[in-house]
Amino acid sequence: MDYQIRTYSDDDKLVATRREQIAHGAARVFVRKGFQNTNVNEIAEACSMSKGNLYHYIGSKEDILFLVVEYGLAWVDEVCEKIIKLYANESFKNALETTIDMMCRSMDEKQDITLFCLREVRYLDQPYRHKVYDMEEKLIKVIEGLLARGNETDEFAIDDVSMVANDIVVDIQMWAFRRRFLNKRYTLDKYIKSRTRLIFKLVGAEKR
Amino acid sequence: MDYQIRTYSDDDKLVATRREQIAHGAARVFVRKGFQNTNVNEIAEACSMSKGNLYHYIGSKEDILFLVVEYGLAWVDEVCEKIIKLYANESFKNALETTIDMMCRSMDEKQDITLFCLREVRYLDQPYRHKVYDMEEKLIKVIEGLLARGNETDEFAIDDVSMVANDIVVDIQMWAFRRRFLNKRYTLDKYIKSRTRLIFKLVGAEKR
Amino acid sequence: MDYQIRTYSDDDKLVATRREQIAHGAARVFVRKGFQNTNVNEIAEACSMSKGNLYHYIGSKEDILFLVVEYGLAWVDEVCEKIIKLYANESFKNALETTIDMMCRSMDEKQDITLFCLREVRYLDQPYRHKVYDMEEKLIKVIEGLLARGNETDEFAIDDVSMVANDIVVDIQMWAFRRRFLNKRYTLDKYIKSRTRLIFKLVGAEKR
Amino acid sequence: MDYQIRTYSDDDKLVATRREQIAHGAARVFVRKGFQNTNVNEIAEACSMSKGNLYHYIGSKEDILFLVVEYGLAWVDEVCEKIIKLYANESFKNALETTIDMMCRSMDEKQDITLFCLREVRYLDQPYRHKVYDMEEKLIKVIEGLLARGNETDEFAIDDVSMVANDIVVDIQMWAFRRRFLNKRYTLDKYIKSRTRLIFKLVGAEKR
DNA sequence: CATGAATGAGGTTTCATTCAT
DNA sequence: TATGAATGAAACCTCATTCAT
Repeated sequence: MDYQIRTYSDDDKLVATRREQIAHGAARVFVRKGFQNTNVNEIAEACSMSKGNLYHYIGSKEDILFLVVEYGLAWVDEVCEKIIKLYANESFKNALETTIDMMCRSMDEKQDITLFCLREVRYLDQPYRHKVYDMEEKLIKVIEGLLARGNETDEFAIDDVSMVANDIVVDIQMWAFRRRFLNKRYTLDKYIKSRTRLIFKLVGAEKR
Repeated sequence: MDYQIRTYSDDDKLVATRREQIAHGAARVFVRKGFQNTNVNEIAEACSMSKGNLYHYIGSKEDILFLVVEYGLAWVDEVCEKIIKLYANESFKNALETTIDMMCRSMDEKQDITLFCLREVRYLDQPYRHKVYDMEEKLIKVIEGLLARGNETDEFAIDDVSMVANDIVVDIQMWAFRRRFLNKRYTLDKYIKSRTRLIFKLVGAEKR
Repeated sequence: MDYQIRTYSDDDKLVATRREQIAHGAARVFVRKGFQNTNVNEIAEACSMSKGNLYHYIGSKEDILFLVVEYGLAWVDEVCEKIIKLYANESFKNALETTIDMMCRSMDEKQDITLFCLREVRYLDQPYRHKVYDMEEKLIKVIEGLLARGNETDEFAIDDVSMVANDIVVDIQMWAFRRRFLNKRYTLDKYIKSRTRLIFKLVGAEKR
Repeated sequence: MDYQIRTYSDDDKLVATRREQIAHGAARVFVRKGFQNTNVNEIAEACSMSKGNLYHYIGSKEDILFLVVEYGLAWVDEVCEKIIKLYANESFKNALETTIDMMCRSMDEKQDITLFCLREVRYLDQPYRHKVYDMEEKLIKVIEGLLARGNETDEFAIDDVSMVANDIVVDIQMWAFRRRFLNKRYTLDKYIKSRTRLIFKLVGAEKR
């Protein structure tokens, strides 16, 4: 389940701190130059660490990519938790609206690293790669859950729940991977409003 | 306009042939292993060419990436031409339906190389990169043209033409970049049917 | 005469204790993995000491090798003392017989570390290297002494005393460096008996 | 049986030439500095080759050690062949005398590399290591053959044939590993004469 | 035109040693 | 005194590119 990364330190707290430092520093360079175009010297510098010390907390350059991906996609997990809490307490319509809003804003904030992860995951080793895929899957599942329950209470009227869930996820990712196009036409707020209206059409719950 | 690639040959015909050979061969390996993980030996082998000869027709490994991307996305250009011809002769509704069908099928056929291009373009040099962006832009433009004219004849009733054009392009790309998800639920034919219905809703031209 | 090893401690007793600890711990790993294949982390662990503390009592990794060699060959010195005492009190024949027995048994006990020392001494620094050579020389000298006196009393009848002394030493070392061969054919006891008979022939003092 | 070493060349002849060049060049440095103390730059220089080209013909530094050992001990094989031919044509006494002479002279010529091989073999990888052990074993076997046949014809009178074979091999190796001692007392010729006399005693064939 | 041997800069990783705590 | 985190030089190895044949 957990992908053990080699370390020479026994101090778990320190290892955690340093790995976070590495993930954050490395993410900055990776986003700019890509994983393969960044050499370990540059990573070390971006982490304000010496090359040697870097290797006290990781086993290989590949491990750094994994750390970056793990930290870089952690927000998806957090957002999933929030969504689940959300639709325990509110109408599904409201929950869906808040979900879209929340995810678009998170994606906006994390667009660089998220794009990076989606691009580079293809070249990660098997176990690492699947951890990322699992995370994507989870997001779909959570949204499916929301839609399915809304369907049951007749708030929504959806034929193909999982396809609509997929569409929603794609709409959110789109804000990142089509940003060259979208930024010319939309502010984040306007994009959210527009997509919300569209998605409400898809779930058969015309807004207003 | 054109990004000159170094060659030691004067025979333009030969240069063209060899470059096509290179683009096709390299594409096969790149798709499998990624650009950076493939070394020039492997490229040469995949092109059934010697390493030395390879360098008669290109100036650097980077050039090969550019060739691959150029050939790999050529189908988009071809499809654009076809679309333009299409809506000269038919109702815009029919043109749109055929367009969606045609693009999805082309995308299905070329999904590997297209995904590769979209992923790796980020790491191409400026001039190369923009050539790819132009191609994407062109596709949007052509669809915008179709939608705008349909709007004028009241076949369509679209608020934000360029956003819908973007949505259509994303729907088509989605068949490639979400295939792990979609292949579990749809055949290509069913996907086309489903998306066509959705897009016709978006353009305000309910099908049937 | 003495090869000063750097220390940060003033407590001579402590320094001596720690260095013995180091020599014993390091010897165990060196014998198994070789000097160069063992890193300072592993040495420290084998010594039940921290890396930092290790460097309180030695100046470099090389120094550890010297300590190991020094302690590892100390038995030769001890055996030399015993031999000298021996032939003060007994007939030279008896002394020789006991000498052979004693040395073979010591060598058997210390074969790993002794082999290691003989192998690696080649790569010690000049002064260290010669300290080891002196020790080998000393052993020969002591045996030469025994043989020469036996010659004088006509217990032995040897042409070339120092060559026979050399042969004896080689016979004893042979138990270690040819053990893959010898262990298949001989127990230690049988080896001693066989070699004793041979050596007595060499010294012209047929046994029995 | 054969330990395949990676190469990027298909030209078997060239590979063989270059590997010989490598073995010879590397042997010179290894003998002086030891395997581990020699870096690949120094090896490349000693081989009059660039580092990169070196790696066209070998897969790792370890492979170079193997090549050196293989070439460095080849003389043993050659000598074995000669011995076998020898005792097909001559009296076993003469054959033994020539054998001792020949082996001592070869050992004298190859003492550096042979010592190196015997020292470093301990740290070779399993399969490489055993190839060297096999070679040692072979030498013993060949001498055993000679002694055993001599025993049958009553030219020799040996109790323990394989032990005497071992003694002979050790006597020959001794010229190399005890040379610091022996060179002070013997020329090669005198050493051969002296050892021959001793060995003839051991085989019960008193000379002259 | 075609080949592949040769180059060497630069990549990742290790490790002896120092030093603040 | 004892610790182990930090350093950076140097190790091995790869690979894009050139060039003699």
